[in-house]
Amino acid sequence: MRIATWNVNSVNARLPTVLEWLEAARPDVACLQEIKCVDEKFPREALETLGYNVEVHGQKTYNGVAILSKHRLSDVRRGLPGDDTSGVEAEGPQARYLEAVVEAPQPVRVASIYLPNGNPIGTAKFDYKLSWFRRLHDHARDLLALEEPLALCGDYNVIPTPQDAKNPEAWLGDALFQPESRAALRALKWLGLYDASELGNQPPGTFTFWDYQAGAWQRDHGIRIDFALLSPQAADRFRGVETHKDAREMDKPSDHVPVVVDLDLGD
DNA sequence: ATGCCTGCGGTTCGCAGA
Repeated sequence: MRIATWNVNSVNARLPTVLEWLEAARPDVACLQEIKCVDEKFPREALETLGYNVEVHGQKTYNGVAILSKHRLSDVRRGLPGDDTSGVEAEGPQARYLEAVVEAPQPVRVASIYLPNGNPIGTAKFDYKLSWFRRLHDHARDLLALEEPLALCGDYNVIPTPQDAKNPEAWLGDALFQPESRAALRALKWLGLYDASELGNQPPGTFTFWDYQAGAWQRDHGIRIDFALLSPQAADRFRGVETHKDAREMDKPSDHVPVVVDLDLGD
């Protein structure tokens, strides 16, 4: 079972790039973030042609997440508990969470997660990031109690450690590298989740994001903010992880690259 | 110090991203 997570930065602007990558990498499951469209504008047919079942939790202009799966998807959850009562967004809840069970011979529950960016610090946006993180934490605790294979995949918008940035000092004032953001990610992991990149002993400098600006890619000024966090039952079946840095060289690239996890689920 | 680049919506620019 090959599970990918990728912030595509608009699925419609990126469609040829996304299709090309999916055809080459052939993941069984792909968790997409920042699709930037409502459900009706998601390019469902093009992805179904590649053999994927499609679930979407979309939003106009911003955010939006999707799950593609070659196996049937069940038990779909759109949004986190509390999305409708957080009261921060005048235009309604932001579409940042989608969860489903992949009905493989040995099922695995997956989530596609797009955590709020939170910049600038000292504003309601940063408060929203932390409150969203608390709601994710509470929901992850409930999911872990199921004691089943689980992969919480996505763009967490947190730089976990200084080793996860080429120039950590450049991020000191940024929401992604605040002590509160890093503590929230640690607390989530301390519930009993395993970062696939750590299980695979990926070396420092295995970044997942490079800004479009200021030649960040050419100078390798990257950060690692996209993760697959595994429950013990999934970590037990961990077989490998790859960060597809080559995707940043494609035509019309996303500013993020895919992270791909292989689990031995007997398929 | 600021903007750099990209996508979106809508209109020729502002907002958001990270």
